Amino acid sequence: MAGPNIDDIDMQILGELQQDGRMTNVELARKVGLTAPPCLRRVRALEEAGAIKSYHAVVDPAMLGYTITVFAMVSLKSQAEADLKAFQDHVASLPEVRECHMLNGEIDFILKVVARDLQSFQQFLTSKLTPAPNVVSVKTSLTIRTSKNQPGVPLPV
Amino acid sequence: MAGPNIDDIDMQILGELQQDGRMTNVELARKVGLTAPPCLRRVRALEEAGAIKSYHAVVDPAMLGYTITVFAMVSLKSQAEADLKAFQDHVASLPEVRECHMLNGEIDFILKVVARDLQSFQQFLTSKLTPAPNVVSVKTSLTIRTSKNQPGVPLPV
DNA sequence: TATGAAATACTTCGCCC
DNA sequence: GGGCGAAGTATTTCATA
Repeated sequence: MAGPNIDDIDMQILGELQQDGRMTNVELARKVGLTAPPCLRRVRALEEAGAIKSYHAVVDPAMLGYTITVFAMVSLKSQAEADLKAFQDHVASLPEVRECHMLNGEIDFILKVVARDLQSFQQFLTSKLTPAPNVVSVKTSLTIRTSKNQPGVPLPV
Repeated sequence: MAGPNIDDIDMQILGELQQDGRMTNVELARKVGLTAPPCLRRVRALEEAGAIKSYHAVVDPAMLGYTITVFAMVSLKSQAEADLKAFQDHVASLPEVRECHMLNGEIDFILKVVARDLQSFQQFLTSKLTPAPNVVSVKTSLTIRTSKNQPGVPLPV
């Protein structure tokens, strides 16, 4: 599934931008051994193709007033595709849910939920998540501390 | 814990950069109602203070040849602070581990692990993670698909 | 600490190889 | 596809209030 038209230079570009999303195009070009124009063309093509999905600053959640990060393990009554899809669509509309991963095994989904405080989290849990259609059980674990949080994939570096 | 010197404009800056990490400084300045120079000074100050930790492009893992994302639930023998710290330091050195969160309850840590394929994941599991000091149990769940994956915190939008 | 202008650097286009 | 040069912007510093 590594796109057919992705070559070594594209891979380097993806790796560099994953590591530093604000790198200037000229610096990126220098690192991958191109001049600026073709480098920029490749970046645009990678964005078009969906290889680069977005760019984000990683912000300390506490600085924005969010103190609670919770992992929620959700099991559904039915694992029919339409029901799985319905659940995914539901949580996609909930801003507190930052990630939703469908898993194998007993747990159907793991969600990463971010909330301002315990009270707002509990309100989210009881009014938004647990009463969702098809939900059988929701087990939550509070994050005490996060010691590593790197987006993306391991780099060959 | 929202830093003492963070005002409303800083909050807006954090929100905008979280949403679009490649926004130009002039556009950011326009959105928050400043001119470019003071806006840039604020961004630099936020970076210095650690409110903005880093910038990243979100890359499709499959495009870089990584097809496996696994959540690993790890329990330790001892929860003494020194032992917790030792485990954290160990996984911090493993590039396959992208996230490490310490949880409350029976599970001590949840890790997000990214690997190229099942074989390299199993090698990682048996040679790097399970034999780590103090580890009692490691339960892993393969990600079938990820339907939502947004970094950061919910935005007031 | 914000502003406005000026110097520097980056982005991006057209064209050629 | 990549490279060169030029035009249009953006970034960044400095003087000023």
